[in-house]
Parts: sequence; structure tokens; C-alpha cells
Amino acid sequence: MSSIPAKKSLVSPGRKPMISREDIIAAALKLLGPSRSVSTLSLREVAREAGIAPNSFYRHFRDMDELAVALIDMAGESLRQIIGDARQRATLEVSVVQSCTDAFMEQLRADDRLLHILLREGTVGSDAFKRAVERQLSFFEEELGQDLIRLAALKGSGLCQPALTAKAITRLVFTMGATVLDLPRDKQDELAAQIVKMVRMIIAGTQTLAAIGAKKTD
Amino acid sequence: MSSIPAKKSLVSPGRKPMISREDIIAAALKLLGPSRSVSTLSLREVAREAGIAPNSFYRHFRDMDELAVALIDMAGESLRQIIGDARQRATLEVSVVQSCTDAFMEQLRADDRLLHILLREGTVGSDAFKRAVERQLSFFEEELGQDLIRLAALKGSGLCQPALTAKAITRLVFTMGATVLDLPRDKQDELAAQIVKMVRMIIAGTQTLAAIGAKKTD
DNA sequence: GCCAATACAATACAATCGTCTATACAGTTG
DNA sequence: CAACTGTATAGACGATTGTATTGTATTGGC
Repeated sequence: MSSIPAKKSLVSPGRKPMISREDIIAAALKLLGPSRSVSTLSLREVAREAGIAPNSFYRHFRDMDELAVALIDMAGESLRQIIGDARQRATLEVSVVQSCTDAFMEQLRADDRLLHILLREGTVGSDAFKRAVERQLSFFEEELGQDLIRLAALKGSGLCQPALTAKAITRLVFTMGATVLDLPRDKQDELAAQIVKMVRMIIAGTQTLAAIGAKKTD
Repeated sequence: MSSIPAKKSLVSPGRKPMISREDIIAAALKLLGPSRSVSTLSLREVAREAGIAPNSFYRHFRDMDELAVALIDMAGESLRQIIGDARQRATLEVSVVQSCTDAFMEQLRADDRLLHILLREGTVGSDAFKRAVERQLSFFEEELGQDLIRLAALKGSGLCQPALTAKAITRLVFTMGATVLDLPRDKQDELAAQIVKMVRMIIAGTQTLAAIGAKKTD
């Protein structure tokens, strides 16, 4: 992506920046929590937390919306990294599904603020914000779709509309994940188990439909 | 459920109310839209729209939060009514799934503000608000679960964990519905078709898993 | 007709918001 | 050294927020 002060001379005369984009992002993250969403953050509040004057915010972001989009992009990249790792750790013993959902739930429980944002704020906020969330979700769907195809080929099981299946799984897991965040610790495991079952249900469904479709075309 | 001035003398001397709870709710609904969520509404704004002084708002609601919960409850009841009708209209020709999702999508397209709220604001807002949404969703799941059981008995097909299946379908349809709201008219039908397929996928999955489970216990 | 109860309006308050202008500071460059 | 330049700050503006207080209009029962 591109940082805001796009035009930057090779040497930079003038006062050294006291604060970076990342510092502001960190400050914003510190303010966020289970009962505090990005859309309720004010510019002044973030600036206060970052220890800068309200106006200094503008040196790094055009407005709060741009900060929000930056947060979403970070969240998406972070989670894809995590899931990517989990994918590679998956063996023939531990299924990809189990491995990935485990990683997902672990990250949920780690109270990852970035993940919070990605899960729960896709439906409110500015258009730019919603589009950013949608983009990250579609990245996920794409990767998951590839996974499903690979998995089906490996196991020789059918696969009905991989893209659609990936979309269903992604959206379902993300909403369910969002509700997990509001649950007390002791109920989280229960819901986590439910999520895994739901995913298996969808996968079983796509395989069954594929089998029926194949039979019909015989 | 209960109006705010709970203590009401049997006889009521005094000025007649010029405005009702419902008027305020109507004003709030008029302000809402695709790019305006309940959580961004201010008390003054609603009062202005309703044509009353800011303070008069308190005669009917304790705060904006209570208004929001009232909206959610209305939305839930409304949609359940609609789906209930669709359920009864379903014949052997037109499946319950098709009939209900059709009714759902039709309501979506009708730009029903109440439905907007229910779909997209479950993850932000106050605890009371989130709990209200969660409650309405669980009502849905309950009814859908009964439907699934009836359907399975009728068709003689298996059914693996009806409650879980109902939950998966409900959550998936609701999130997908929320993304439909942000789509241009011409893409909505496409996504609507996808949703139906996803639901069929889950149902196929639950039946398959039930069959496997039955075979195992043989 | 009067009284008490009620509903609403008017005004005001402190707090917060985003943003504008002007200014002080810290480096680099000549 | 002085001049320039980009950074950060200070202060203020107008707007808006939720709410407390106070006042006024209207109604029904006596």
C-alpha cells in the first residue's frame, strides 16, 4: 500500500517526525475493545492516546476513515498470515479444516484487536470501510477456494462450486467468530466446537451435491 | 413491551400526549438508511425529526439505547411474521426453503428499514443492543429448527443436530443478507441465488452426516 | 371556575467534536 | 551564521451533543 506523504525528498530537511503512522495505529488499537468499535473513535481521542495534538493526526491520515481502512488491511493481512501458517502445519493426520479453525479460534481468544475489527465492523461505517472489509474477506475466500479444490483432488471427493462453498464457510465462520467475542470465556469453547461442526456440514454438503450432480450427468 | 411511564394513575388528568412512542420510532426509521446506522443517530436528531423538543424524548424512552432495542424487537417480530406466512404458503411443490428465502429476499429488496437494522447492527452498539439482536436471532433459530425436524420427518431424510443446522443457516443467511443491502440492484438477484444454494448445501450436509452417523451406529 | 397533574418548550450548560490559522521548533542547506 | 522547510503545537471557532432546570400550556376532576 502507499503511505500518505507520498512525495518524500531523498533527504528530508525539517524537524524529525516525533510520531509515525504506526504509533497512531497502535494508539487506536489500544482504545478499541469489546465495547468500543472503530466507528465510535474520534480523531481527538486517538490523537490524545497517541500523545500528539489533534492536528498532527492529519500529517499521517486524511481522516479517521483512512485510519480505519488501514486497520482493516492490517487485520486481513495478519489473519491470512496466521491461517496460511496453519495451512502449512496441517498434516494428513490433522485436517486442514481443523488446523485452520484451531488457529482462528486461538487468535480469537488471544483478544487480537485487529481481528475484532475485521469480524464485527463489516456492516457499519463508511463505504470505503465496508469495501475494505469486503476485499479482505474475498481474499480469504479465494485462498480457501484453492484449498478446497486441492483437498477434493487429494481425497478424490467431489466438490460442488468451490467458490460458493468457500464463500459460505468464510462468512459463516466470521459471523460466528464475531459472536464468540461477546461470550464469556467458558462458553467460547462450546461455540468453537459448533463452528467446526458447521464447517464440516458445509463440506459434507458440497461433496454430496457434487455426487448427485455427477450422477445426474451420467 | 412496557411503556416508560409505568406508574399511571387510573384517571389521568393533564394534557393529552401529542406524540406517541410509535411516532418517535417512525421518526427514527425515517432517518435510517443504507449509510446511516442506529448507533450514529443522536437523541436530538430523532427528536428534531419527530418534531418535538429534545427533552420530550425522555418521556418515551430512557435513552437512545432503549429506542434501539425497541427497534430490534420490532424488526424481529416483523420478520418472523413474514417468514411465518411464507412457511404456511409453502406447498409440496414449492419447498419451505425456497418459499422462506424468497420472502426474505423480497423483504430485503423492499428496503425494509427494520430489516436493515436487524441484519447489520448485531455486532456493534451497546450490550443491551447486542443482546436484543441475539435474542431475535435465537427466536429464528428455534422456529427454523422445528421446521427442519418436520421437514426431515416428512421426507424421511436424516437430520444431524437440527439446532446446530438451524443456527448455521440463520447466521449465514443473515450475514449474506447484510451484504446484499450494499449491492446494486442488478447484483442482488445473483447473490440471492447464491444464498439459496448455500442453504441447500447445509441441508445436504446435515442429511449426509446423519446418514453416516446412522450407518456407524448400525 | 379552580386546582393539580401532565406534556411539552425554552433556555442554558458543559463537554466534545472536526478543522482552521498562526506560530514555535528542529533539522538541513546554503 | 542565516535561510529554508517540514513537523508539531496552541488556541480558537462554530457546531453538536446529552441533559438539567425552569416555565408554560392544556386537560380532567372537584
